Amino acid sequence: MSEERSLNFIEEIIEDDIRSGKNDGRVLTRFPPEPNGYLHIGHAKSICLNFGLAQKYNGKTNLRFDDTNPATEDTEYVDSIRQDIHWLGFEWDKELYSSDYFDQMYAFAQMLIGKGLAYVDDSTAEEIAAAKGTPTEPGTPTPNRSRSAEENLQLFQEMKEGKYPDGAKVLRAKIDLASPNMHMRDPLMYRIRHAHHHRTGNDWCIYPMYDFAHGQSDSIEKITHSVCTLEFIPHRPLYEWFIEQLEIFPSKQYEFARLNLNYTVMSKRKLLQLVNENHVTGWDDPRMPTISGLRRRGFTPLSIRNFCERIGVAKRENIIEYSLLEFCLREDLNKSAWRRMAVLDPIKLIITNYPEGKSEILNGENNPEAEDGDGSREIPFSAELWIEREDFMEEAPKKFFRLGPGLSVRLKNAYIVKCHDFRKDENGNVTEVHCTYIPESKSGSDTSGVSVKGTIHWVSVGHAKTAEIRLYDRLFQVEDPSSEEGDFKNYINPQSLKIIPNVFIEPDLTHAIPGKGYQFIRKGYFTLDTDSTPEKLVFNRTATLKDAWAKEVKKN
RNA sequence: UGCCCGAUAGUAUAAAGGUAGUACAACUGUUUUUGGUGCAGUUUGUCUAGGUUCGAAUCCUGGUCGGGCAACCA
Repeated sequence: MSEERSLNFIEEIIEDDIRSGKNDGRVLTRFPPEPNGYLHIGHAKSICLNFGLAQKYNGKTNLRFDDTNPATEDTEYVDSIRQDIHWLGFEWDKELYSSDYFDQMYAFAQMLIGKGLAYVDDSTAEEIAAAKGTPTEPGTPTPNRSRSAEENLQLFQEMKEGKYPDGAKVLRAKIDLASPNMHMRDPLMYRIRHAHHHRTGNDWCIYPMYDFAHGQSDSIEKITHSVCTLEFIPHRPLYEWFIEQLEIFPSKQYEFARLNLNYTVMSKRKLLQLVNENHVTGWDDPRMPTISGLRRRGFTPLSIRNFCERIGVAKRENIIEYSLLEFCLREDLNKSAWRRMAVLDPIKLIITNYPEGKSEILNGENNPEAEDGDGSREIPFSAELWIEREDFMEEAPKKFFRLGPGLSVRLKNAYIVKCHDFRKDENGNVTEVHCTYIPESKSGSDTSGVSVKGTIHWVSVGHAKTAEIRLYDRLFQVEDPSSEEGDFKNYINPQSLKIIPNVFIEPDLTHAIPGKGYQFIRKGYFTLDTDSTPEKLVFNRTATLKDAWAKEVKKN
């Protein structure tokens, strides 16, 4: 099952902790999204890490919504986050909210005020920023820094009671205005926000800041390993300071490098812009790196989990190549996707020695990679077929193993045909390819003794159904849009979506199952789009197949 | 220009002082009723300068490069 792999640095820490008996060997992690956007593939890395760690070490993982900023948060996001985690294949132990702890956090704050370790500051945001100094110069105290504990307690209570407007006062920790770590220069703990909160409604008008909410929530839940991304490294001393002063359960914070994928962006702010400015159709647009977008595109949970496993966990910045994600996708889909036939750019193939008006039902296994073929479906065959325009060449080069005058191919799951003629329209475009077939060459009972190099896909003209097909390309034209000059949106790929309105598909595809992956033979992996209806089928191309011939053509 | 984090093939990630390995990508060949898949193979790497050591990717020192930190965001 689990292949041999060396431990990542967090696993090493956990194994050390278990060996030394820390927390009685207990492992409790948490996944702490802020419900202000949809989850993306970068979150998937964190989800796989946090849930994976717990699974591996016989622990549990809480889902905790970090909802301390009512201005940006919404239940719409809560619902999508829940759905995405489940879809990825993980079960959380408890579903919790930082807002569940507002009473407790308030009491913690009072405790620090009582110890002389926090004070209410009336200064404006600008004054506080100015008084913080710079990385090279120490900060200076604001006028309120020396208020008595009693006065601070009183003022803090009045803040809570709503006596002051937004921004009038804040509560700050009293630590060290000269600290080389800017986060230790009397960081803000609470701010006033007369805003409606998605869970606590109008109960509160003061809200804790991240630094005074996250670590406290971890501690309340007795999280043993609080895993977050690199940008929180400078927050760690503060995380530890609050826990120490409060004398509460010592959760420990560990940081890893977030995932970056090339040819896309990964910040929620940027993704939100793409949605709001209609560069994509929504958070679940199949071109988006969101979990919901990847799901709609046809990615499988297993492929994403495998991807997250392969990219590893370390502390150095990284940009992963999209080709690795695609490899993991194909690896899974090759084993699970049912094979079907569809002709995207059709020309007609006429079998001149096949009885006119006759048709027969052929059999095609669902998946040759599976032991038993994973079942099979019926495919109607007749004298008139649609084939792919690119599978015929009037003057074929030597290594072109498809149709051309005098050339033979196998029709997948059917007969071997040989081309003897073709027709063109007035513009010189090929319209018909005329062939003869070998009756003894039928798939599964071939006694012809003829062997051909190429096999092509087809759909019977009289039996074909149609569907809209959406082909996707990378959303951005450059590897790292965020590091380019100017607005990242200048680098959007204008050809990221191509729609083919009427593609001929084999009849069985009218029974396509939502959420299932299909391989259109030689054309790629496809899945039903959520826009699809029984009247109008719509398929998304999840990924192309690897194409050695395209490379060959490119070389010459 | 204070503090913090990091640096191993094109991209990621291992090697805990003792043969620099794995995956993806690229390239060869082979198999194949998908120019897919599978299989076999090839190419490519320790940022730099010193030091410690029989021996350094690993330890030490200096430098270089990349990233982060001065939101009433998380």
